Amino acid sequence: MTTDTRESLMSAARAAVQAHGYNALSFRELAKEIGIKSASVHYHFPTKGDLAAALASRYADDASTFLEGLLAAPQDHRSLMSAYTAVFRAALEDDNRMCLCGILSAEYDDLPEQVRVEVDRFTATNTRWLVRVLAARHPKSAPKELEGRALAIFASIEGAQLVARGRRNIHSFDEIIQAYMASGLFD
Amino acid sequence: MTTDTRESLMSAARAAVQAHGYNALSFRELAKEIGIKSASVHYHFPTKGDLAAALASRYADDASTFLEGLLAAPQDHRSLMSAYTAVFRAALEDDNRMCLCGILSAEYDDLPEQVRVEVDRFTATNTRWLVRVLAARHPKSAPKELEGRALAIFASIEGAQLVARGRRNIHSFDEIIQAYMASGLFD
DNA sequence: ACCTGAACACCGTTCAAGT
DNA sequence: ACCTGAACACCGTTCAAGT
Repeated sequence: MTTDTRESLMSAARAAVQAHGYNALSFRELAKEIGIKSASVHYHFPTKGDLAAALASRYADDASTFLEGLLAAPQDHRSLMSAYTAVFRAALEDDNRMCLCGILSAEYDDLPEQVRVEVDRFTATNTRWLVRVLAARHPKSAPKELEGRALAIFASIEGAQLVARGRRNIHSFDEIIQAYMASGLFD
Repeated sequence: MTTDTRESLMSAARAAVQAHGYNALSFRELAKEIGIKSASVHYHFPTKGDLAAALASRYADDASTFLEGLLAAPQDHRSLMSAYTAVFRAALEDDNRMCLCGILSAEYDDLPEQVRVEVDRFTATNTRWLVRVLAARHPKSAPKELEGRALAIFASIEGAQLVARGRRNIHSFDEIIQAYMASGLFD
């Protein structure tokens, strides 16, 4: 028993949502992909909202773990920010996929409350991490200012990914990130 | 005959897509809203892709007209950029809606080719305009550099809208734009 | 504990038929 | 020129029934 049905479902669903979003996620296609019937999916995840919430929750957890790891290995600011943006780049490299949180934000109006909460948590995880990174460089800056800057950096990278995806051109992502760095937005 | 069925359809569809996206757009709901049967919608727009393409095409045209108008009345750079970001802010004010192009970019994988082309055209319209605005301030800069900066500004504002929508908090949008301006990204 | 078939109200699309 | 009902293959969800 190397593969667990629930895990297979989550894995397939995560790939599907990052590519097509919440609305386009189909229990029937999902079931076909892993070889069960669509009614069986509901045994593991009663509703589509439950599945998406589980996906987003794990996604936020994974991000948290990854970001902690980044800080564990000390490096200069520019390398750190490059490692950070590389994660968003990797999603595009993976068949032009998006950050789960980004694509869910676009579909925000259609999300059950339980999913919205996890989207918020992902954003909070990212901005808190960025605040820590910025605070180390600007110890005299007001927390309010750092929070604004952190949210701006996060939003700018999400936007870079969104626009590059819409042009199905990963070079656009690199071009945009380079312009951000040149402007001093990440400093 | 003050209202035309085709126009009513486009108007209702545009509001729906900006709120819920392409996948969630329903011919049946649309038909109910304007008082015809869903089969009749196909008379005006054979497929959902045709409707979305018509929507996006007009959206790009409207943006072009608006941006030309902005340049017709000369004003300082900061006021110009404020007027530009105000359009994206207005979408959020309108029931937390998004830029049509932004939400369609998120659903890019599910879009028919005819819609993708219009998304590209909207992006091109915006970046070309931004290049003109930047070129007036930086006459010595290389076109390549200006294009990168223009695309970055556009992406950053789309990202600000996306993140603010995901937090259903328009104040976040203002906070992010302010941080962009403070960083010099818009200069 | 896990899966299934059948039913329900939805969806976009097609088409022959109406006016 | 514009609209419609009926059909088709889809969708998420529920539930009684199987093992």
